[in-house]
Amino acid sequence: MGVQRQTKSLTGILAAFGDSREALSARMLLGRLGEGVNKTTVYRLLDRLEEDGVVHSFAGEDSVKYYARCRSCSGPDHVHNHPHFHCVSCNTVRCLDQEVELSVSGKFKVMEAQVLLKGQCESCA
Amino acid sequence: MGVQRQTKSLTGILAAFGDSREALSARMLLGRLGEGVNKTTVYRLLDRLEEDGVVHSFAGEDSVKYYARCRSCSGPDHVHNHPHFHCVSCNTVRCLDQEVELSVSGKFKVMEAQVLLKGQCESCA
DNA sequence: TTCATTAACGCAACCAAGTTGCATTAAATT
DNA sequence: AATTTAATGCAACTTGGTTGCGTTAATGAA
Repeated sequence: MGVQRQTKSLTGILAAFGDSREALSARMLLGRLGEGVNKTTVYRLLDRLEEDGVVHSFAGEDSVKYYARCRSCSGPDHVHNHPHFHCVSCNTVRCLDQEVELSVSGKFKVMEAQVLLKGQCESCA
Repeated sequence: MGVQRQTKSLTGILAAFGDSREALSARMLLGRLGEGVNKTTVYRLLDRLEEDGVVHSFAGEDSVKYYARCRSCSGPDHVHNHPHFHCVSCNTVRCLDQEVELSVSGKFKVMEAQVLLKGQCESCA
């Protein structure tokens, strides 16, 4: 079981994500939350929220873990095969809506695909 | 300019990669090379080799940087848009040959795509 | 073959990301 | 209001990776 109590840190983190599709690292979250929240708490909350399927995570280009709220994906055991887009201009990372489809030689049994795109987002292009 | 001298550490690292398509982390390399090589040296050599286009790197699922020798990709300024496959059974990571093709909404200018597949490889499936 | 140049190395110390143990605090339930 | 225990904060730690600096050794010239 993941999150069980309504705490200040929890609402803070959820508020930081807001209703955007932006993906945030623990460090970014800590920056946005200010002095109010401890880093251990942030890491633990993100773990629990991921367990609950409220957020999902992936490794960014910089080998840092990014978290984003689950939107198009939902349910307790859902998969996140949508791409993530890293804009090199505004340096943000976010989820894209469309699902990715890719075929690989039949010898491999693919269970999950993680796609990280790099380029310029709509506002920066 | 990247690598300029033929040293023991350099030949050791290249030998560790061998002619396989396996991707290795710095830690894995250090393990294979034994006491002979210092970790700082490994990190620096990998940087130089990447600069030279001899190896390429990507973030693995565990948010650790993996390096693999460039095979299908070559030239001083080449792109690595082949997928990487992480086998959950034998726990190895490797490059796949086929190029990935995926289309994204025209609003985004995609410059690079990194695909990380998770599943079972040919020998484990 | 020896010598000079400087790329490459090893070490220690450091930074950043993430984790763990434990004592304390505060939601939720009675 | 009292109780239970999820959640927190702190300190200490682990792992991945980097930096500064003095030393070593690959390479090219004499």
